[in-house]
Amino acid sequence: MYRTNTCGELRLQDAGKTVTLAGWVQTVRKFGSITFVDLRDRYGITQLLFGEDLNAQLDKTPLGREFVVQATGIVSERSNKNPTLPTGDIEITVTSFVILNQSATPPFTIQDDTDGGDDLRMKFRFLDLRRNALKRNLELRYAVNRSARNYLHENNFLDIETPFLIKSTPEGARDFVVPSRMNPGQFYALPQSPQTFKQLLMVSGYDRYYQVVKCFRDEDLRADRQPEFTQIDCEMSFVEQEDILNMFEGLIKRIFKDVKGIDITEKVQRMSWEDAMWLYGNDKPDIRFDMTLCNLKKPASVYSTKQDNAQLIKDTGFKVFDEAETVLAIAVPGCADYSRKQTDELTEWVKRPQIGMKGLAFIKCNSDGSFKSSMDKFFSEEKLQAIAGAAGAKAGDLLLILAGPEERTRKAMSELRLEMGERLGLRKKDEYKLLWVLDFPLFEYSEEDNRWVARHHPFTSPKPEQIETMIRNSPVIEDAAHYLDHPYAGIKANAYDMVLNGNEIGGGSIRIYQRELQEKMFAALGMNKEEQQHKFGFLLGAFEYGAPPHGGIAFGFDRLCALLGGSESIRDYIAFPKNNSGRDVMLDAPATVDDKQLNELQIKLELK
RNA sequence: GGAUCGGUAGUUCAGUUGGUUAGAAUGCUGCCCUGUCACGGCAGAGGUCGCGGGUUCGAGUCCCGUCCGGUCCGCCA
Repeated sequence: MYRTNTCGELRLQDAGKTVTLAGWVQTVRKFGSITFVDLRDRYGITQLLFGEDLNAQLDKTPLGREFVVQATGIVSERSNKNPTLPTGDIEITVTSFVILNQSATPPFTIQDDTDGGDDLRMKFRFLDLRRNALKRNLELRYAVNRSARNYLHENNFLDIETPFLIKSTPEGARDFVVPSRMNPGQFYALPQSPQTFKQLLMVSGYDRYYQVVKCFRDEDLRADRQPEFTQIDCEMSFVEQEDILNMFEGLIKRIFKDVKGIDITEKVQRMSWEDAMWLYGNDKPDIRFDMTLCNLKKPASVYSTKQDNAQLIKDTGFKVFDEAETVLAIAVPGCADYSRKQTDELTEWVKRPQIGMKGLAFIKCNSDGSFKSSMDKFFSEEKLQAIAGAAGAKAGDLLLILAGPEERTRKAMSELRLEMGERLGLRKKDEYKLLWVLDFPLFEYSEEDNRWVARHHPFTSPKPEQIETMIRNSPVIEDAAHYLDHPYAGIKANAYDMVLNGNEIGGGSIRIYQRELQEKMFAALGMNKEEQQHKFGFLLGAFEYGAPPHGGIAFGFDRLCALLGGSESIRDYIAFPKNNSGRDVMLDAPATVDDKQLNELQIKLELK
């Protein structure tokens, strides 16, 4: 037996017991004839005391950091207790010990605040994982996993595995491909999601399916994006959108309760995609704070329910506003006293290439009721007041205004809003605001490919009342510059995203389940009959044999864990992640393969 | 595909206008120390300044290229 106890469990009431512990040497503190050793395992740290007799042995075979040691001794009350350690009241008076394995000096310290840089820790990930921070992250990940499985199990969902070696369907993200030795010249693709399989399972009658499953996308990475990542993938039959929303806000609430101890009793707020874009400039708004956008240019007729501000900045002679496609404003609370230096700094911030604006206009709504702006030459105080009023600014607020091309300005304002929220401390770390975003557009026009593409994926059902519009109209646009005028631009999808504090944590849709509609959908995306048959014949065929109405959702498991753990980077929640070039720096993968392997695959490399 | 920041001791970093022998902290090694827990004290070892080229009397420092890493844009149905 290697050990009788772990390094985290012994307490004062265990005093007098003879125990054997095994673990890693955290630190050695030598005092002439006695030595203290902190022994660490997954469960904690226990201090070992080596007395005079054993010290001689230690002189012959010194202990280094990260040596693996087995020590037997008596649990004793410490004369100097350490209140910062759960085991700090006791120590083990060692009577015998064995060095089970030696360790080279680790390249960085295995401590909570390590001295190692990111790259080095990635190379020695197995050492980094010994640290508390990462251990806690992996424990949290498991807790989320367990909570989700329990909830889904209790709701009659079946966990069914789907294959990883499947067929490439170049719609959406780029596929990872795998050559087939037995079928020379042919390739499998790794799934971007088990989408079609879970739909086939619905056809098969498994009306509640889930899987905590790896998905693969060969796209460029970010701090919150990995080439292989995990989804909680779910699908249900005989459901409408409302059923899905209820079932899966239940799932998220359960996870919050189990993992964070947070009881979310109120219903998750809902918002249409149009509202999200109009009010926040973003389809995944952070609703922990308001500071909503005010459109000073676009006539409200485009978004019929919204306030019409189109007259506010008309004919002032201020070219920047007159010539801009869009002018957006936000009222930043309590910042009217910003100095020239501070407004200049904000201007520089929006001019950064990532934001890409030409400048920033502002109106200070002074607490004495006066107004001061960066374009006083063109705007009377009454005009400024009217604009401030429209944007909901109160005395003491700073109104920030961006003008420029529609999409860029909207994105920039959305970023600026988040930045100001961050600076004002409105994005509180311990506050969690969930949101359903509904009624996404079904299509998006790809100017690059010169055709309509599915915004969510090609299996998403249109809103029932708009199916006719889709079928009646041709996807062809004579003049691509006016694609927004095409009827397709207005078709809404039966799709929904769940948003947590400004992050998309899940998304799904009610699916198409009739062959005819699915064919129309593929046709709308520019696929002819042959292509449809070649790429998705199996699905179209299945729809002929009694496909039930169905829909589902998938949650980004890694991102959800990171958010619950309070981190920006999902890498901290994945045991062995890739870096932002898609490399595993520990394995040094990807790598070349032997000629023998290439020969078996009948592949000859000819790099461009 | 693009932008941007970084690469100097095992590690984290500093290094002035281009100027003598490139520093600090920590880690490591040795010696001393019976109550430490970031132990302490003394001594010591440790450097191809990512790589290649250029400018210069002289390059860690300036220029060009390249490799590696971070962040972001594009991309991610």
